Amino acid sequence: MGLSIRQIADLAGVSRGTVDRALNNRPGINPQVKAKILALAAETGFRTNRAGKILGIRKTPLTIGIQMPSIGNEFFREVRCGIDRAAAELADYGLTLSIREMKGFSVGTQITQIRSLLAEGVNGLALAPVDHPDVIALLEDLAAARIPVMTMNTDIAGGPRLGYVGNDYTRSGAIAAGILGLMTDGRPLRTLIVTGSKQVLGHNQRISGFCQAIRQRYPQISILDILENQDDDRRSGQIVREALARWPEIDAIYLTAAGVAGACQACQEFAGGRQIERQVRIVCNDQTPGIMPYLLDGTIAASIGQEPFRQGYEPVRLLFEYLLDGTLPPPLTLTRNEIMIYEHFFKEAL
Amino acid sequence: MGLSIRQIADLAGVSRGTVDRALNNRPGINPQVKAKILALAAETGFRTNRAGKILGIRKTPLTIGIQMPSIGNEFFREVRCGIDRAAAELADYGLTLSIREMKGFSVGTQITQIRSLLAEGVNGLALAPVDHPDVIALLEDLAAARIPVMTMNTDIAGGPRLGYVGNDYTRSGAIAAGILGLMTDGRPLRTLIVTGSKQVLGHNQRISGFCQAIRQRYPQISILDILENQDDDRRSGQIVREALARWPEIDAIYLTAAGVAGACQACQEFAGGRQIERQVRIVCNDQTPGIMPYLLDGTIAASIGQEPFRQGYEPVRLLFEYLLDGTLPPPLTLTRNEIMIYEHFFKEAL
DNA sequence: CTGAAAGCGCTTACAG
DNA sequence: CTGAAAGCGCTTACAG
Repeated sequence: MGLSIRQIADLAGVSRGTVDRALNNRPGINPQVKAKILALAAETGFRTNRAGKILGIRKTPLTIGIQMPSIGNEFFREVRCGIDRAAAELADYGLTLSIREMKGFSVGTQITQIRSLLAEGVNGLALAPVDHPDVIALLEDLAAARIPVMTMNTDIAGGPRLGYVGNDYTRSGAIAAGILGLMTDGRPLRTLIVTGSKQVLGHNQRISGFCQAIRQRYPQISILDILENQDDDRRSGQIVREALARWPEIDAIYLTAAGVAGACQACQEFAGGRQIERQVRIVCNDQTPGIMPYLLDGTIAASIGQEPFRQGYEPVRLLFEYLLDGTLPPPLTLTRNEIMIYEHFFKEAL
Repeated sequence: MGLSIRQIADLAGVSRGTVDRALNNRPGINPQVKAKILALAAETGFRTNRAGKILGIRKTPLTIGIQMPSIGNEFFREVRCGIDRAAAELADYGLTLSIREMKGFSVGTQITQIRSLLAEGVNGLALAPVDHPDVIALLEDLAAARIPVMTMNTDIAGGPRLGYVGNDYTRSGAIAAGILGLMTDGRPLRTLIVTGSKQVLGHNQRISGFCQAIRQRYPQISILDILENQDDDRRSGQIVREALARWPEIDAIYLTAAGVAGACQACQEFAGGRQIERQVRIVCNDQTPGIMPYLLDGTIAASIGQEPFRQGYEPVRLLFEYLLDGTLPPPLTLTRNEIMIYEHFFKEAL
């Protein structure tokens, strides 16, 4: 076990209070004394003990604010589970959470909710930021005010934040191509890409990764078109129906975002109507309730998950450790791209 | 925040020491008083605060013993990383680890090492048990002595243990079949299964899961033979070479265990010698250094991982929580079957 | 069988 | 600017 603050105090010939002032950058300490204590701490490899610290600060507990577009969003339901788990585990260690949820991505609401968290006096913030100048400006204010921010699920381009926990979207797209590549065995594969929105960075990164992988390794895969469904099932179904009518030779569809069920329905109708054996292969993302039936009935060949639970759990935990003793999180915590197929879920014979 | 032991003491009209005796089943307390305190604790929803407990027991710290066949075993190297991480995180909370490693699965060594850990006075144990009556007998002694045991990576059939953290082998096999199923698109696929040993439960469970999935969903997949390579690369290469000579029509090989590199080499020679375009598809397990080159050069179509890091991390953590305040771990913590393909690792364009 | 005291490692007012 | 004291929630000898 390491040294305690008391031992450092004895070595330095000062009181524990003074060591505390030196170690925690508190005001009211002679710079010389401070330097001496810090040097001593460094050479003895002193690390402040977490259990002691937790108990010591119990009267002024830590609060972390959460802000995210989780209302009516199936994906974020699982992120929320991760957040709740972290909250339960860290409650004993004095952590409190304050959560603000919104429906959809709204710049105004996001800013209002962040401000309301700040008014509550949160010590840190985890959020899924909207990529907008006003939000970035607010994050810059937060950085100036020394309030640490973790981004979750989506990162902010160039904006200041302590760290990001979420998907590696480019690789996710490459993996989608890799799955289709496995299925073609060298034969040509005509693919339709259905994306959420060309305004959303993550969706574009997936497309980019998909195209890079094709270029590098799967010349047999061709892209017929890239269409937007605005993450909407109805629109998604309509787009896919039209595409199938126009290009009945479609072999596969890659969906970068939501609207999966709509696309699946359209494909099922198409297969049913034409009485064809050949099936359109669908690759999509995540494991939301809406896609499960299609994964279980074989309509979806594979879905690529992104550890949503961890996307909630880790930001809270990393923020807590930073607030507790200054432990810096990695700037990027990329969650695993989990390929999920039918056999991950089937129960029958096992 | 919940109540403290002091508040329970005040409510019950006793001292904190007495509350401590009641809550922790310590001797020397009037049964009536104990019952009263326990009732009070239950109705107020009292939970003992971990930070307080950790500091309180600091003079008699917790020690967990680890025993595993990790010497010269690439897979367990990553398990070890998880163990070390847990140790580092929990050191501040007073946890110490004592680790015994052995080369290969030896009943005698395992028992000797476990005994040596017990002689050291460890409070709990995490191990990858050899499935042998002597080991089970020892585990029964441990259970009688109230020493909690977590199994990691392999479970013990029917033996007493607090919980298991590791792969769901049956599902792992089913997923291997699912991957091959994706690649066939309904065309026949003649598969060779290369297993480690027909004496190892996990290997057999993988084969069983593979067969079940085929029966249920992939009638086009046929199994040519099931051969043993004893987890040895040389033997593995030899077996595969002979099999390819005998059945040149082999479409795919499923390896349930180690010896992957040997099999890959044999396939490469075969492809090179015959100048054929059609490639034997290989599906295997884990992400050891030996298989990475073959995953990166396309010889392996997919490898199924099993979160080795977590297999080390979780047992330590769950054991710690159990020892700290009696929190029971889930009996089964099944790690994810992570399908890994080329695109999970390629770096070129990203 | 029970209570009062001291201690784990740290922080927080409060004197000086 | 610095130290001594009290306290966070719990446990551990030690008296009685």
